[in-house]
Amino acid sequence: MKNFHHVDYCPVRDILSRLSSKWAMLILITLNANGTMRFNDIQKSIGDISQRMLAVTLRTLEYDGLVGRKVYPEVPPRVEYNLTERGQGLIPYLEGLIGWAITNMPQILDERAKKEMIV
Amino acid sequence: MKNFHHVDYCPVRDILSRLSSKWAMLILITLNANGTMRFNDIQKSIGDISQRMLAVTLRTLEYDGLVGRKVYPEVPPRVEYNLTERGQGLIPYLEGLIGWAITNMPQILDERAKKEMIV
DNA sequence: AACATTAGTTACATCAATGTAACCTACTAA
DNA sequence: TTAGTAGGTTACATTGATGTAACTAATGTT
Repeated sequence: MKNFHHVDYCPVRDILSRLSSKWAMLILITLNANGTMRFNDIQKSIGDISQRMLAVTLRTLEYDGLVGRKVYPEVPPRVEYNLTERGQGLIPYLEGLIGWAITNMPQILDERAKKEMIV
Repeated sequence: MKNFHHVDYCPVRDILSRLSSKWAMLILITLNANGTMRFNDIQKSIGDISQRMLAVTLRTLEYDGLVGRKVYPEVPPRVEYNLTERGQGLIPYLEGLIGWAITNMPQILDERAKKEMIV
């Protein structure tokens, strides 16, 4: 029986735990779609993310080098975010997942609805 | 500014919220690697998943038609799990993500380590 | 002097996900 | 009759993720 992980440390689990936060993928996709964006732009684009969670999530993405952050020393402050090369490299795989979701969700929802009726 | 989601309902968020549980992708990958497996096989293969979380996660995967469940009316019970066609369709995209993780994690870890030193 | 601006931070509350341990069934073997 | 088996479930505790609201800095505008 093949076993695809070390219980100790697994890079896949590691990266998935980052991406699987509620907002991470959404932010990456948004930045990819729009290019460079300011903090408030991202927040408006996503619509229902709190200031706090946007800040928190951007920090972890920046920490892992997926997102770049550029501060302009102005008042009021201006901060621009963009995908790094590494972040861009991740996009095709996220889009693969998204494409699959869009293709398959209608039927999944359909089936879910039928199951709810029984319950 | 492009906006890729409805705040109300978004199939991508929906499916991601399922996949981004701690164990879901791992179970899918494990089933893909091994074919049909029994409950205890999956648990042993993953190694550190609790009985409860394996049961819970398998239920949601089954609910969305990604995993099939076949019960043999024997004692002690025998239950076999396998990927459905839909589940198999998801695998290439998961593997894309995994491949990216394996490729990129070494450098990410390297950078993290350097940042820790400063903190 | 008071107000608006942008990009946050902080303390705190709450909700969701996960973990632990005990229990269950129905049958077989010792 | 007691123990073992496979595949769970249940109640409960704990951890982790997310949300809310108030606050901040430094400057320009009214």
